Amino acid sequence: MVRDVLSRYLTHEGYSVHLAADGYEALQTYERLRPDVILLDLMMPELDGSQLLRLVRLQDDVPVIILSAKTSVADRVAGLDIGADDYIVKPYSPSEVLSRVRAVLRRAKTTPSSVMHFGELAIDPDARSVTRAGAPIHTTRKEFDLLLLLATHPGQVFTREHLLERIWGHVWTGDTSTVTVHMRRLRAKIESAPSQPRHIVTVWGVGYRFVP
Amino acid sequence: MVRDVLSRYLTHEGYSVHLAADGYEALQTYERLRPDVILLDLMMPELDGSQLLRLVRLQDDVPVIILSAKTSVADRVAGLDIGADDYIVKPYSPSEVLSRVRAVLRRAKTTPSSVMHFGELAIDPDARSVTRAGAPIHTTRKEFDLLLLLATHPGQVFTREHLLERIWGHVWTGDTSTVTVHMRRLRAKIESAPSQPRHIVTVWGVGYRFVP
DNA sequence: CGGATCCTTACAAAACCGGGAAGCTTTGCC
DNA sequence: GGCAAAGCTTCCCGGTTTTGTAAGGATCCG
Repeated sequence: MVRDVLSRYLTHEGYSVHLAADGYEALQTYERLRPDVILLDLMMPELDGSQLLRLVRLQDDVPVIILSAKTSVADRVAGLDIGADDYIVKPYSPSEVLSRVRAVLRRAKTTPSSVMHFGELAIDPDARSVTRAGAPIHTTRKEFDLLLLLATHPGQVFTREHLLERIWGHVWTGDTSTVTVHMRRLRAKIESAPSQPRHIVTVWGVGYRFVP
Repeated sequence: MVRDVLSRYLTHEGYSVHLAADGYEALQTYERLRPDVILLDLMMPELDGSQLLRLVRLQDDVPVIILSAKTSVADRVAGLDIGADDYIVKPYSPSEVLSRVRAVLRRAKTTPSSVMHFGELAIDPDARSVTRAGAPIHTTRKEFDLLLLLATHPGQVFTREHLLERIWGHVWTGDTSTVTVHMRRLRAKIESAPSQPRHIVTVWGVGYRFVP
């Protein structure tokens, strides 16, 4: 099917794509995932595309691009006027769809997020959230502070004493093994093979280093 | 000429239209008037449309719609990728152009007076009112200020100290538990299950975060 | 091989949050 | 102004999560 081709194309470009078989499924998927953009085929079973768009617009301002076989000017006007951001007529090329997706995302983007990506690891300093391969990872405060400090200085080696000073503060009197334990816990969460860490690497006799 | 027809059509719809004969004139007109939207014919004397677009993008994020006789996918992709918001192929109908103008304006418009929707929760910053599933919810001043601050920065974590500073002001000397209690009251009002909050989420050891 | 360094585990202490409730301050109304 | 209601702040307590510590085992490097 056409949509499978398009799905693979977008996936290959780094987008995370979710398909819905009909309008109800689309609405559920939308409410669950809150996607950054919606590609909407007007011809859907169960719940019509324009109805879905109206429902979506009740809650959100997410960019919507209509894909339609109806080429008439009246149809295009109607589609844009019920709140779509763009209207692409079939048959369309994947590369054009991609371009238009980029265009609406560029326009919709209000707050440039400062999310950092390291392979399948993603760190959001504002939300203090971490994901691996898209799956959220819970981190405690100290764990996140450590990870953020390391990740914002990739490659740089931090001694345990230095980390204690930066994360715990100057007045700390405790043991450096505290850092060791926290690093272990962090590795257990973000590394796929904690005993052979890919990101949080031990520098023997010195401390730790983050490898992007 | 086609553009005169279009100009009259848009003028008739209430838009204020300014024409430019070539790229240099277009740039001058743009810098003088700072229009809300630019309709750009790629085929222009003196200064090419894509060059003009690049110059414009250097200073502004104004919506740009390309009008072009080039119908190929490659041309469209190129146009969108250099920063246009839409690409309309000649021959176009005035009504479709109008619709697309409306669409990009709708998207570009920053609506400070618009109601925010999060599922069945709606927040009106101007009226300082909140509704859940259509039913009005009374909030006190501090409660509303907190909710609005959180809701306007969805996903971002705020510490209690940060909230005290933003809502209560710098001169505050009191206890952070004040924030805790206000959050509790807010949850009791806007969450359907306050003990398992959907919107106002606690980030352990840090503070609170609003989940749309 | 041996000492230094690091990892792992388990457990106790500390910090934290939510709920309840009481005291204080501001607001609105007569 | 005086009063009552509403709003705000502080405090305490129980349950939960996070953090620190110590000890034994594994690993590295000279």
